[in-house]
Amino acid sequence: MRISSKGDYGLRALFDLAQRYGEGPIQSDDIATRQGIPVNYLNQLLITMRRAGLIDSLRGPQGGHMLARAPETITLREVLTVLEGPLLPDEPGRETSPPAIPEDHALIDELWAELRERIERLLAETTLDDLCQRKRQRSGSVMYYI
Amino acid sequence: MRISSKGDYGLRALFDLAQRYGEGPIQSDDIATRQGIPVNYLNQLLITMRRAGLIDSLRGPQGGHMLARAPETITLREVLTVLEGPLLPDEPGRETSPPAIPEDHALIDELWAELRERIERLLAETTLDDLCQRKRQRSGSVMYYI
DNA sequence: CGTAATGTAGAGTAAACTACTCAAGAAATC
DNA sequence: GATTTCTTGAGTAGTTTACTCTACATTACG
Repeated sequence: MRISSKGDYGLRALFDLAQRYGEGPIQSDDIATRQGIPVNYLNQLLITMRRAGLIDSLRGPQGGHMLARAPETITLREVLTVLEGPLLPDEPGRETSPPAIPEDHALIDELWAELRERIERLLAETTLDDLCQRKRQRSGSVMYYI
Repeated sequence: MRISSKGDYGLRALFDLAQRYGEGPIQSDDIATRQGIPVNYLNQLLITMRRAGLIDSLRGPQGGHMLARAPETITLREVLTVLEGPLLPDEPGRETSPPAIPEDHALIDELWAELRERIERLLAETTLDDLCQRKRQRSGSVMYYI
């Protein structure tokens, strides 16, 4: 139960794109340099995110990547689900030995389902735009002291 | 970001022990059979949980395992932390290429930390005793219809 | 039209982790 | 001292992680 580099790097890349939303395509090289991500690996993640409909990509000179939707419509939940998969595989399928007390089995299964829903609801509360606002607020309060 | 068999099996085993809290040592064979867990694997997990102070174990005939503390003092947070490790390694240490925009890096780092705390708080809300009560309520409401 | 700049697709890989099994040993009870 | 139970550590096949690399497709520009 941990966030892997996919979720970490992927979110950092989307955050980079969110800050430049509306400025046209951003190249993966630039994202990689700014955010400190291995560019080859990032390219893979970008493809995954494009296929999932999070970003649009354009080839050729002046090509690059951009958010497919406005930053306030992209939640952490969607990002992490795309990159990390669900908290538990939908139907676990751990059927090695038969469960002798099916009611206990069902109760724990339901607990996992409930937990997944609660965590996903929590993740859905934060959007890419929230992250941008946080950064703005932060740099803003620093400004006062310069 | 998923619950592995360690967390799943481990919780099922502890739930089994919680339902028999105060009845003395319970053998791993019995737990394994009741909950449908491969016994060799379960033995490993039980050792991990004993070393973490979740259970006490006794060898010899009539030996077995028992919760080290009352079920209402053992939370999902503790169980999953012991068995699955933290949501993110404490200091990620992904320092492959240097982060060109350190403020972005810090912001995402803090987001992960905040998220971890929020999820752990959520997990801390449920104890083993809560699971036992749920089961009791459930079988109770079934009783009315028999 | 050609060439350079970009993303795309898929293969490859070392290391770690998962989900187990197994055998030898230690401790407690009878 | 035999048996029951947990303990320790090794082993292993398969999957995932965290990448790299090569070849290819597409587009823009001159």
